[in-house]
Amino acid sequence: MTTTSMKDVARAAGVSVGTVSNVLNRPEAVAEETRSRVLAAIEELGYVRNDSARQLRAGRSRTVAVVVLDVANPFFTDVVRGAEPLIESAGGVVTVCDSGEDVRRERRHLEILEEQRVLGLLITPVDDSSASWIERLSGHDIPLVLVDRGAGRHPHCSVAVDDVHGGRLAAAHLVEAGHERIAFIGGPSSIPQVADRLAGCRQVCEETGTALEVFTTAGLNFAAGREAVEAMLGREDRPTALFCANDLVALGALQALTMHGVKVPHECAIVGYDDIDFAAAAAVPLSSVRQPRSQLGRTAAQLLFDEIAEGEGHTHRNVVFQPELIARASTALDLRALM
Amino acid sequence: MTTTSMKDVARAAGVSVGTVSNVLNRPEAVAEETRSRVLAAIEELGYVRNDSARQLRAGRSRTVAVVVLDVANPFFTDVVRGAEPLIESAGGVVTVCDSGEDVRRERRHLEILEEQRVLGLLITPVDDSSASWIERLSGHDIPLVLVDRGAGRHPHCSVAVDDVHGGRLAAAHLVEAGHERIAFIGGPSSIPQVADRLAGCRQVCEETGTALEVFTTAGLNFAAGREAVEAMLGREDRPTALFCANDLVALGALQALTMHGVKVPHECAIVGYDDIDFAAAAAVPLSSVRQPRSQLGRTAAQLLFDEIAEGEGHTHRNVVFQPELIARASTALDLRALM
DNA sequence: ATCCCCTCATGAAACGATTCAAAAATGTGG
DNA sequence: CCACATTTTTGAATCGTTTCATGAGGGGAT
Repeated sequence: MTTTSMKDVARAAGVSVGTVSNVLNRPEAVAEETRSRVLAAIEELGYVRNDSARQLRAGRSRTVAVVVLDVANPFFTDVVRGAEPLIESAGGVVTVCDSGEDVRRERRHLEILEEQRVLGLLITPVDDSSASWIERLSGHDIPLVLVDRGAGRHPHCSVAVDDVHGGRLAAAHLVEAGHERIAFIGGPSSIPQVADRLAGCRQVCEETGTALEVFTTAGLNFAAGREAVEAMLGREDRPTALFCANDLVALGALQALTMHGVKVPHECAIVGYDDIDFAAAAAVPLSSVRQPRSQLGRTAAQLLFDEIAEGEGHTHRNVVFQPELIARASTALDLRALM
Repeated sequence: MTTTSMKDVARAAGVSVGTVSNVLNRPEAVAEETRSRVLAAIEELGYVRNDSARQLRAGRSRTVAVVVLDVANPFFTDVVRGAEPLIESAGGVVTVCDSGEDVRRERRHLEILEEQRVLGLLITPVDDSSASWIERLSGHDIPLVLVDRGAGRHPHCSVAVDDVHGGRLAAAHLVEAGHERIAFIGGPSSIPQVADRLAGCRQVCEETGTALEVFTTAGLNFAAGREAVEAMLGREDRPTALFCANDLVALGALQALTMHGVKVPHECAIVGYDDIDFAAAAAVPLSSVRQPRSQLGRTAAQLLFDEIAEGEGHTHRNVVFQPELIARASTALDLRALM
């Protein structure tokens, strides 16, 4: 019941192992008659190539790892989906590693990936403390592309989205609809994305003389949105529109507003960020800023293969994409029409 | 710039490769002084073990693969999260493969996993046509556990949830609240889970003399819920409660009801299935049937390791879990209180 | 001094594929 | 039938570990 190897196939087909290898890797170099005899033996014995041996000889695996902060986050699943086709059509194998925003988990994954001699990796580092490990991999000749984080801070290829512009889009959309008091909900501000989105929002508010109130939250989840809304509910000068740092926060806010009988968008408009599937499916479909997620993944994969192909003479590229605003029911009302 | 191997470390430390290997694998068998010299050399040279070579020698990799129908589905991410701790604490490495409900993708993954000589796998097969491949792996001595599908149809260990009971729970909850006309929304009925949930629901309706209307949909997504609701809206004898085959369908239904001004739960109650995070976060928090997802994963991993440990003399076990109903606002109203 | 036991270190033999120089088989033209 | 070109096949070396029988060195007991 031991696994069958090329040697067994060779014996069964009455040829040498070299020939069996050729049948598998360069069939055109083997005579028709021999080839079919070998293939028959493979079929007969149920032979399956041993990838470890292949890799050992090749010195590299054909795996491209994608290290994400949270596999359950639709943003990352879309990035992965965007990267897959290119990688697979190049004969690669994709493996997804979830760091769960935990540096230790991330490190464990990187250790293993290095031992596996992966072909390359696409990574969204947990934080700056990941830098030394990233440099280590890079120093061991493992090419990598940074996804949506750390661009500029490290000498690597990267893909990212212009979050300042995204913040501007959201704010401009609300100002356009006639809102004069806007609240920004999100945090912690140590996350670059959050800071950038707020920065863009602030720019527009200052340019247009719109009042901006900032609710800094501990995380980007439902509870954050709920709590922020509850904190502002009873007030006289309540903002008439919310810009939430991501869709989860926005959905939490929507829930709190709904449960307190505040009508969206009539009494309070909401704009989210990320445009996850649940945004369009919310009770009141959410307006949201959409990032070109799968394009992000596709481009990251492309950069990786470019780097692999170009080898030493490679110069790093940093690609920045522009997000787009998707307007839906949660901002459908034009306040100026009421005046 | 070539990678450094044990040979290099051995030379640098002035010992044989066998000793280096011992330092890494059985440090207690190496003299203190030698060990620290070797470790210093490893550090100095930045040596990283080559996993391919290790695996080749060992004959097996330490990877456990989890093959799921959809990585973006919270059900599966929780199953994976449940399985991980056990696998990792046993020194294993988890890799997640997404079949995307596509038999061809599933097959490609299985081929690769077999070439990689994985330690074992947890799999939710796409459909019955996967059976022959599963048998093939199994025949090649790769132990596997079926997750939430195919139990009984194949001679393997499995974990599953009692969906008939889940259907009963949902229906009983609605009947209990006084509803006399219930609609089931979900499909296609070829999916065993859908059929079972409906069966349980039907049982209760028949036992209690409750009217049941079935809307069979093409898939389990937002659109299915929306369309089903729109199809029943204008009618006189509209059902007063909906049991949706999963939460996505339920959220779609909630959206359609909200947009047509039908109040939930006052004019129409909803029960979903799966209790994904978004259920609790919906504008009207959704009642839902919760499956013990991470326990499912944990148990699956446990069964796998049992099978590996027991070897030949192993007898397969099929574990079935009971779901539980989580009552929230979407069914908060007791109709009998109004009479 | 001899013998035995113990602790450590060694080096060669796997593991299974790929590669490549060289040998063998085949075909072609004279 | 031979010399030569071309197509196929061969077999050994190699990748980096782990394993294990063997040996070297050091005490302690006799």
